[in-house]
Amino acid sequence: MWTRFALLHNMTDSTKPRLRFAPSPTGYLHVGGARTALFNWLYARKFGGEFLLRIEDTDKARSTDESTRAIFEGLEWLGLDWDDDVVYQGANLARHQADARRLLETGAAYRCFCTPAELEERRREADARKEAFRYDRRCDRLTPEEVERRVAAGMPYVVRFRVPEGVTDWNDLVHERIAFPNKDIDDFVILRSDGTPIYNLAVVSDDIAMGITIVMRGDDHISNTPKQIRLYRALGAPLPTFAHLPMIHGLDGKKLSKRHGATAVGDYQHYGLLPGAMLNFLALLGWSPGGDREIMTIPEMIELFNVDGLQKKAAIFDPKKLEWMNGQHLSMISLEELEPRVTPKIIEARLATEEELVERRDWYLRLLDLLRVRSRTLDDIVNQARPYFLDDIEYDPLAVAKNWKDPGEASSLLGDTRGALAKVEVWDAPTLETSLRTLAEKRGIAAGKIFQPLRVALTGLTVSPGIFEMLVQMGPSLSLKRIDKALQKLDL
RNA sequence: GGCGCUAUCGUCUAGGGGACUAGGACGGGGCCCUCUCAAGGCCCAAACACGGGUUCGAAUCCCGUUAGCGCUACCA
Repeated sequence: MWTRFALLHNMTDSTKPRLRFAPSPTGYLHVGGARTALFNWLYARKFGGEFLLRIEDTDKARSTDESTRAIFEGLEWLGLDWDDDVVYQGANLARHQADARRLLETGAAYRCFCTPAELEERRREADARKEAFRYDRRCDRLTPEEVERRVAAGMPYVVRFRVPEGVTDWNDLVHERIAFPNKDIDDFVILRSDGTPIYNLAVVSDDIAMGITIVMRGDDHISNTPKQIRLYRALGAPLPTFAHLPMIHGLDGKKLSKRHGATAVGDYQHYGLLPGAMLNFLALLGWSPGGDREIMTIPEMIELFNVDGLQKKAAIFDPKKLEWMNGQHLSMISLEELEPRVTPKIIEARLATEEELVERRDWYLRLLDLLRVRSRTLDDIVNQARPYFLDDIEYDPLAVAKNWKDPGEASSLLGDTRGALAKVEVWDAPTLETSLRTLAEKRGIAAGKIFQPLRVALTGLTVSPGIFEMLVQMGPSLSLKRIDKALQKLDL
């Protein structure tokens, strides 16, 4: 693994930015992670860099294959493609240990024999005195002989990093200078007593090995950064540029979690969102292209992306705006793009088979075009599509109560409507409109008094596309059949 | 508690010392269009957290306060 990365790094143009998304596979891919991945990806695509994916599976107890799959699927659905093979952190154990050993040998780290119980006890005491707990470095004061004796005796130990005096600071891409006095950084553990690495060591070791030049991640990692910088220094590696992105919160201002509803990217996929809309929305959470620009395609986002537009403040995830944005994208993309997104859902809902849709492709695309204007999700389209495919429709009681209030009158009206429609020679919107408006005039009623009962007959609903375009879409045969059915129901 | 980060309409944001009567968008309200619903168009309500500086002038720069958030593990 090490040689592979070394090789890769040597072959890579050193001016080429290398970024990575490094989720731990302990759940699903959530929107915060997706947003982090997106910004890393945008940066790489904008500036001709590489976007790598690393699965941080060192916590064997919590990591699952299922979760790893969910991350892949989420990124794939969003179209966030990564370069090179996926790196599994767990596969790099030997290098992590070697790095820890190096740190021990160069004196940057030391063995600590304090047990978790002892540490816990001292932590409690510090707490009782209302003091901040700091490891007191007692094991760092052990003589080499004593350390050797304990190791020989088989006493378990962790490896701690000795944080030097001074200040650790860096120039963050979004926050500019951030500084931590080293006295506030605890001598942190880098290797557990079982010899496995702690997060900060594993991350730095891997980022060095992968040649990462820009570390862009959530700002919950700000306080890890000084520790990681110390590690880079002690390991003699060049520092990457750090960029800490603001968090995403729920509507109540608290960290986004399951009780805020859907937080998994997969949820939105199943709700019938367009990945382009999801990305567009996520991009605007913590970044702005400047000015009033909001709706963007993916190529436009790449074009417009820059570090200056990065926001420092946490953003609140507003599902309403996401829905609106999806509606915008639904109407914006071409029918050819839209069709493959809807079709699986149409088939899944058993409205039609794939063959039927292929056979009537032109008709089908026209239908999608008719329905998408009043849809915010793909599921909206599917739901509205029912009356155009299914033989039987359900009559919404509210629609019946409102528009077929007097069954006798409704029946007479629909009968006349049927008669007028049956006589129409050219089944197109203008002809149909003339016909029905003439009928309304003859009966001395407002045209709407005909349209609404007819709408219920055709769809069972109060809501639909315009009555003429709908008649055209359904065609004469299905339209008349629907009216006959309605007549039967009314005459009962 | 300690350390760190942040602070413009309810929400996402524009804003880089005078162009600010603080702009856009979502959401809310109203009107128009209209066969219903959307879409679209027009209009309205709605914010610079607070207090000090710096400056002729501050949403913008500095300091403090407050609030929110994050971290403070042999988790990641």
